[in-house]
Amino acid sequence: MREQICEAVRAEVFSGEMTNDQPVREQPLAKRFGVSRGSVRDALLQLSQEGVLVYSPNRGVRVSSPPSDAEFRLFAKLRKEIEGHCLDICMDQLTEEDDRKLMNLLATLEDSCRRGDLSAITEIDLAMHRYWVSRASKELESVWLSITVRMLIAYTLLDDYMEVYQEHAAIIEAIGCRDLKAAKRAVNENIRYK
Amino acid sequence: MREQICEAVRAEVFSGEMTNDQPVREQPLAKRFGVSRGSVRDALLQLSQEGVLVYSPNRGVRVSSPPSDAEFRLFAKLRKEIEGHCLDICMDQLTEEDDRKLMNLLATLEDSCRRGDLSAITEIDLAMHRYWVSRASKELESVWLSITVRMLIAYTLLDDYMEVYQEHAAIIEAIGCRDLKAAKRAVNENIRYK
DNA sequence: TTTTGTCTAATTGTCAACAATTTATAATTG
DNA sequence: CAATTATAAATTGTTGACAATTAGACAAAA
Repeated sequence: MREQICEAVRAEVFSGEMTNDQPVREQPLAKRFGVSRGSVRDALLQLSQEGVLVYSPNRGVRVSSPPSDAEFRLFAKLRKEIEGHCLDICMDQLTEEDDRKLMNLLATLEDSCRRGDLSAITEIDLAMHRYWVSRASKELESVWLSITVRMLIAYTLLDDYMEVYQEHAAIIEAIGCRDLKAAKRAVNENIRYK
Repeated sequence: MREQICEAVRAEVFSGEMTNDQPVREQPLAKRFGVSRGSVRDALLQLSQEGVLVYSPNRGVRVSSPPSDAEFRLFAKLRKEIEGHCLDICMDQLTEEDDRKLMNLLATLEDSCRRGDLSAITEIDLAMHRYWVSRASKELESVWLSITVRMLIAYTLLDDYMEVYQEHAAIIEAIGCRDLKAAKRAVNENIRYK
C-alpha cells in the first residue's frame, strides 16, 4: 500500500502536477486512495527520505526544490560512478530474458518520446537505469534512487525528446553485446549536465 | 520524538549491541521509550531508508549487513566526492564560532580514542564530518548520511584508535587555516578503505 | 522419516479518535 | 490606521484497538 502511494505521488511530482512551494496534505491523499492518514504518513515520510519531498516538523511536507547547478553536476558525477560500478557487477549475469525486458522498456520509451509525454519518459528512464542498478545491489539501489530523483526534479523540459530515445537505444545495444566499455560510455553520455 | 528514537537505535547498531540477522521488534522499543508503536514504526521506517536497517514487508526490520569490499570502496569514493564538494562550498562561510565547535568535537574525540570507546568514536566521527556537509547543503546531507552509515556498519574494530584522532586533528587544523587544498587532502586521507 | 496441513502465538498493518501545534481570522488597543 | 493580542480553524503528532499476515509447534498422512 505504502509503495503504491509513493509511486503515485512520485509520478505526480515528476509530471509537474504537484509544484514545489505548495504543501502536500495528508487528509486529501488519504481520501483519494481510500486509506487512513497513517498509511499516507508512512508514504510521505519515505518520499521525504528519498528526496522527492521535504519534511518540516509540525508543518508537513512539500515538493523538493530543484538542486543548484553545482549540486546537479555533483549528482551526475555520483550517478556515473554508481551505474558504472553496477554495470561492472551485473554485466555478465544478465540473461536473454533481461535483454528482452530491456528491449520492451526501450520500445515503450520510443513511443513516449514520439508522443512527447515527459511524465512517461521520466518514468521509463528511471525504470531502465534502475534495472541494472537493482540487479547489482539492493543497498546501492536505495542510494542511487535518492540521488536520481533529485536530478529528475530538475527535468521540467527537454529540447529534443528523440535524443533521449537514441541515447538509451545505444545503451541497450551495448548491453546486448555484453560490451562493458561501450555500455559504460553510453551511460556516461546519457547522464549529463543540464 | 522520531529523531530521538532514530539516534538511540543508530547508536546501538554502531556499538554492536544490535547485531544483524536479529530482528528489531516494535513493541519492546515502544515500551522502552514509553511511546506508542506508531512512533517507533516511523523511526524504524526512516532508519530503513537511511540504510541502517533493512525492511521486509510484514516481517519487520533487521540490522543491515556490512557492504561487500567492492561496495565499500565505491562508497568511500562517493564520500570523498561529496565531502570535497561540501568543503568547496562552505569553507569561506565558516566563522570562528564554527572553529570553536569543531575544536570541542576534536577534544571529545581525543578523549574517546584514549578510552578506546568505539561507540563514542563512531558517533563523534559522524558528527564532525556531518558538520561541513550539513553546512553546505541539507539535501546533500541526507544522501551523504545514507552512504556513510553503510560504511560505518563495517567498522567493528580498529587497529589504532589514536590514528583516528590524529587524522581528524589534521582536518580541523587545515580548516582552521582555511586551507581548502590541505583540508580536502586530509579528508581524503581519512576516508579510506578498510 | 519426511512431508503436508492445521492450529496457535507473535508480529506487523491499518484505522479512527484525540492531543498538540501551527496557521489564519477577528478583535482589541494605542 | 497599524500593531498586537485573542480566538477559531486547519493540520500534524500520538495513541490504543483491531485486522491481516507470518512463524513455529504439533499432529496426521504418505
